[in-house]
Amino acid sequence: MDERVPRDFETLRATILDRRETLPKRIAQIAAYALDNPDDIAFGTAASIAASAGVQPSTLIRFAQQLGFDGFTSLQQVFRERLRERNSSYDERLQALRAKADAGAGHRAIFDGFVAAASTSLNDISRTLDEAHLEDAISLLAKAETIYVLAKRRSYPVASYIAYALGKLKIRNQLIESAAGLNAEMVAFATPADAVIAISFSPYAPATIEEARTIAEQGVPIVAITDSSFSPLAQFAKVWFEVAEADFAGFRSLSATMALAMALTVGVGEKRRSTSRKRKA
Amino acid sequence: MDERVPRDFETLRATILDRRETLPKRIAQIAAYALDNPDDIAFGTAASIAASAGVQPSTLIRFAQQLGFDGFTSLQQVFRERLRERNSSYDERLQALRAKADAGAGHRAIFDGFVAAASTSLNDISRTLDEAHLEDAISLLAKAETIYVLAKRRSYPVASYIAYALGKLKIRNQLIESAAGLNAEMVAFATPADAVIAISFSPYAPATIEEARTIAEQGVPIVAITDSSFSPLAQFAKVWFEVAEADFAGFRSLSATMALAMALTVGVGEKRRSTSRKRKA
DNA sequence: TAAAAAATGAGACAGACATTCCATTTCAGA
DNA sequence: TCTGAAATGGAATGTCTGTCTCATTTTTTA
Repeated sequence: MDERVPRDFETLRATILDRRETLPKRIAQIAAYALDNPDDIAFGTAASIAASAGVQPSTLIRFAQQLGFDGFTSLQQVFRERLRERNSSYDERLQALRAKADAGAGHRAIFDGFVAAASTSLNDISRTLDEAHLEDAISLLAKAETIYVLAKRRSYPVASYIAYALGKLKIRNQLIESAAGLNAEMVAFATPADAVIAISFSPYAPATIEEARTIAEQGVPIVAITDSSFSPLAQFAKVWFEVAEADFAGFRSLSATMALAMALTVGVGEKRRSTSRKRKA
Repeated sequence: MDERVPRDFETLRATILDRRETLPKRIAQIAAYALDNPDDIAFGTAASIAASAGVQPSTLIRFAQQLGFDGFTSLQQVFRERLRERNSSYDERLQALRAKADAGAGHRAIFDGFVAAASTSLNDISRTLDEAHLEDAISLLAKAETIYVLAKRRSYPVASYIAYALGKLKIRNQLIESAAGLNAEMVAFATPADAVIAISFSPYAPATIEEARTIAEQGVPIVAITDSSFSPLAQFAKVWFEVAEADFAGFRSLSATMALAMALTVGVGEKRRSTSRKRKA
């Protein structure tokens, strides 16, 4: 029996793959089943798992013992821990990583922190997204002649991705950048037949707010992505989304905003296609 | 007893929060514990959970029954399902969502798809990231006088975020954009004392490759983020990262790339700070 | 091919499990 | 303060659990 008992799932997985060749037939059968259906191992009983895998419960225990565990139960712990860790309230993980990074725990910790922040944000938004708002926003944008995309500073990467994606979908759009210093003129072109996607988070870039105000006063409908109902953008917008991004090391994630932005973009593309099909029919 | 038994965790959670006020003391105690420690409910036994929550096992069962379940076991199923779903090989989930979206399942499905794609990518990268490469890349970039950031098209949003973050950290950087049409000149300024972060995924934007080649020939070290060892960027780079982003509806996620980019950026910031502290000492 | 060793199947068994039941306590309303 | 109902604690119960043992089969070795 091995002295080194695999404590975490990845090690266990590696060990199993390593020994795959040398394992007895029935044991190998369970090994394959375990790697294919780790969730079943985590939640099932020895009897139910054995039945699913087509072996006797005793074989399951022999499998566990062969790997160095003292029984099925301790093997199962590893599979359960895996689910716990992967899931484990990303918030907690994030906090732990923040503390770790503050203590100067190296660059891997920083990386893990950004991954955790992104995951937290994604979890959050998929829980809180208002489906009706999504529908409204997409309808509104799908009717627009030109979609203006408005965002600066931290939100600018999202805007540029939206513009890229709209372009690829052949949807007319205009990114309002500051480079040329012609924003006021560009904004003036927008009419109520157009629409705007505006993105801004606290501290709201003054230029974004100003341009959003102007454009709203021209009667152009705005879809806003922002971070709270107190956001100035929320006031100007026909539809607005609240997106709470987790931050790490002073930088907020963009993952949730990106996901929402892409859903809007592709949603508009779909809607236009189905509408034009109807018109032809 | 209620006819409408909450089948999924979110509904259950909402139901509990809704009734919180009207629940008897001990039952409320479990309710609070259940929402705070959902993992314990998923994995524990009625006895162990009851002990942790400071109540009798029988109370736990009454809690379950009050919610419309016929016993603790069926309540537990919901908590287990939650872990299963959240984790469940995001790949599978993604595939299911892709099929669903293809069948025209509405805009929520599209959104879920982008969230799943982002989560998959994040899971992937945190499993496969090479720590040594991360260290190498950060050392290399921390020594640079100016960090040039090079990316077009789909990767451009990442580049613009890197530029934003470097700016906030007061690290000299230059984003190589195409707007002004002066890329060749900008690239020519780079010297071996500088460094480049280049990002490109298949199909590689020809301009990125060309500029990367030129700049590499000038002896400027390149850190590349790309998608395979066959990438032309990998050849020019001193250090390169392989990032596999999942795609949805024809658009690849950027989450993993973003996380890596932020880790590089903040890592460089940290490294510089600790180095300058050493110099002073 | 024969003998030894390893692997397997199937049932037995003790312990832990969720659940139920009932006595006791707490609470609400008059 | 009294009374009935609701809530609670704690032990009893029957089922199901993981593990063990041992007879049988398969594989390996000489």
